Amino acid sequence: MTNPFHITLTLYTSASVEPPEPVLPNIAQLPESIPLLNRNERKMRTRSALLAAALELMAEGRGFGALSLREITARAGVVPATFYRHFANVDELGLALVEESGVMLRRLLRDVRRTGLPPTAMLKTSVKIYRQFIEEHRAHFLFVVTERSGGSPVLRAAVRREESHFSHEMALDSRQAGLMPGLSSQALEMTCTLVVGTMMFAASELLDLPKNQPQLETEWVERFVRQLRLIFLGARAWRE
Amino acid sequence: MTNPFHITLTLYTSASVEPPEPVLPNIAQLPESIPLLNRNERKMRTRSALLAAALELMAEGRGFGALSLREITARAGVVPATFYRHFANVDELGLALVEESGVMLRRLLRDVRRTGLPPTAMLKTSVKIYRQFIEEHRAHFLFVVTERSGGSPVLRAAVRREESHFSHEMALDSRQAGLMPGLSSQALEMTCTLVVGTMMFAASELLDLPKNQPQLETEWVERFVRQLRLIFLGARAWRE
DNA sequence: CCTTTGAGTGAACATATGTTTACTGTAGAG
DNA sequence: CTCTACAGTAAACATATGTTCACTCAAAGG
Repeated sequence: MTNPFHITLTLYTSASVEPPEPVLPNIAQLPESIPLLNRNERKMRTRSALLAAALELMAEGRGFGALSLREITARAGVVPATFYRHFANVDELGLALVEESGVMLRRLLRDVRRTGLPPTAMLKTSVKIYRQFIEEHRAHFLFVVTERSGGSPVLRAAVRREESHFSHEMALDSRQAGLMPGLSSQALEMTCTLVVGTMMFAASELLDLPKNQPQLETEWVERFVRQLRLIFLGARAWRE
Repeated sequence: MTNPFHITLTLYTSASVEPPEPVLPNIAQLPESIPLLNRNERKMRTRSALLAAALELMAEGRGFGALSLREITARAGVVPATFYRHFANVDELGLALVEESGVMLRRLLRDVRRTGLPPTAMLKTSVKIYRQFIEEHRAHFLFVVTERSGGSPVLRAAVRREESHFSHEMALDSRQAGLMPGLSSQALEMTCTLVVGTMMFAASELLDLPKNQPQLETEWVERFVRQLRLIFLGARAWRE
């Protein structure tokens, strides 16, 4: 009766009758044995639910600033008051989303970087990676694209910060890979800013494409590749 | 902005005491004497007040979707119910704003077109015209830039329509002016789309610059001119 | 074993919202 | 001069919102 395992398990699954023998077994009496989710993990779990809820609501066609705290909590399956255990207000949740989006973008760069680039064919490959990445992180991209020029100045600034960080890293990568060797650092930065802007532009177009029309998606790829090629042609011809 | 209906109100309340003698007394019987604003003009006037109110509120840092009907009417100095005499709902007001923005953009094109272009120096000139134009229509540009990738799909689509109309016209102008003669129509369209995207990008940056820092604004002009130059260099080097 | 901690609850609040209703007063038409 | 149309009003409504409070109850820690 005083077996803590039994209680915990019935709460989660309501099924298993047998006390689940220790995963870290014979260490005998270490008391934090089977919470499956400990306290912090649980907290992070509902925190994630709140973030995900906000993204879901945005995907239904409204800006972040048009979301209400109550909707978000309702969608996350918690009571409104719970919100304040995680964020002081809705804008702070927005900043957390920017943070998440930032690490996502860094992963994108890493993915492109480690293809080990054959300088010319790399373009189309990168675009395809980008396309797949957008599809895999659709909600976050939608968030970034709408809030980068969205209503809230503080959110906008935060997104722009991530964006400029991204383009700066891209400039470093390009320099290191020996792409566009003729450009001064300044010109390289300018070019990468232009590239990143074009990427955002392209992302917003891709996100608006009707689903399940692979025709349109390949057209999108073509157009985007051409635009980037044009930019790189320009960069090659660049004279200070 | 004073509430014109204050007058009406005092008429109401003082009526019980003294018969409100004609405000426009002795002009006797010429019938359309002093309306100053006839009926339709008055209606269009409050309609404009509603549109302007929405823009004002957006300029204070929120997306269009975060505006409430009551705020808008309050700012316009009318009662909420009045809104419905002009628009069925807030989104329709948004579409009216897109319309206004569209004619503004067409004027921009016309202004650039009629400078009579010396092909190379034209770039910097156009950018300066653009900068001035943004400053003169700050609120509308802010609206366009935030809603072109904003929350509401219908508004977004409307803005994109104006934008693609704009870039299409730009392509025609370029063709006619003999700029970028080496490009196929398709490549020209692609290039103009890229240029317009860069213009939007640049507009959103200019709008976020702190006021009264001419230094930053000239830096903005430099950067933008360079990006456009890069694009045109690319267009010149373009091979199908 | 007992105590403390803190994530999540439920209820209450004051206020803001969209929309409808019957109204008023005047510009404009006859 | 009278009558009609209609832009704008005032008030009411049902509902949604942000924020607070005292509470529960299980995990963590002694």
